[in-house]
Amino acid sequence: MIIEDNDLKRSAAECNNKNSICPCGEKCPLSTAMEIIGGKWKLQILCALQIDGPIRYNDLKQKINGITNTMLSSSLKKLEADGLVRRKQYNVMPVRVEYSTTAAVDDLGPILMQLGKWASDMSRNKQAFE
Amino acid sequence: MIIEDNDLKRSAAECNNKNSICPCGEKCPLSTAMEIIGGKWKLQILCALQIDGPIRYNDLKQKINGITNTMLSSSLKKLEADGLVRRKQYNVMPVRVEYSTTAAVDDLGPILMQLGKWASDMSRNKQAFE
DNA sequence: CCGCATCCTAGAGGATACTG
DNA sequence: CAGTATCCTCTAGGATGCGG
Repeated sequence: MIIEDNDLKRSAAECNNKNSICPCGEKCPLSTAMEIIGGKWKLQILCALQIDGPIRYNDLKQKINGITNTMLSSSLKKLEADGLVRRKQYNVMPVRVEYSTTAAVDDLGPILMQLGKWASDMSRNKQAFE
Repeated sequence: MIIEDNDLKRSAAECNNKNSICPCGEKCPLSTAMEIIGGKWKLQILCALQIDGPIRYNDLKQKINGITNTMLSSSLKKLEADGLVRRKQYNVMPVRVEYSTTAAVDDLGPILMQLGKWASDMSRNKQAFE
């Protein structure tokens, strides 16, 4: 199988920084993306929010099997800081907080679908590639 | 911003397993994909192999700033087991081994490019989404 | 109800030395 | 040359309890 000059190849070739996920270096957008959606719970949280959001903190916690307060809370904070999650607080008693996704997640969805499709295609045709 | 019923939403809605990266569960292809390309060095190795492969072990190590034998060796093994990397050994003295990517990586490239573009678009328009 | 503070553990990843 | 073996560090993530 001949290696073609594809997008990944071009992208990497244009970069020359070091010490990051890809050869592009610290500011490589792919590296940034992996940091944003990486970790154990982030994608699961985003999926749940897309399906059921806007949703309250405790209801969200019920939807995500096995997550702890520590992780749900810190993950939501990071996702909010990165602009993927919106937090709305109603100052009533007791406090009511609702989480939802931003438009950025709508754009992310189709890309993740492709990534999933790639993985299932690959495991199906594994021997064909070798 | 109204949450549309997009691909991510549909995908997650069709699944109902637990204890995985996304609500789809253990066999969720997206979860599989993240395991395959996740970790500190895998994408960097794939990029380097796409650009310079087929390439010998020690030459590859030079291309990837800061990687140790332990990590390069174990990452290559996993990537090979997952069908993304091909290892060819020439039984001469001293041993010569060449690594290259498989066709699966050609398919992966454009998807990763989109992911990178998503990240850069997002950081540029962060405030517009909120 | 929402979530932070504290403490703890497992495993990802690193350093070094050594071989077929 | 192409790794493996061993030991070590560091932090992502988990458990528990408390406070606005």
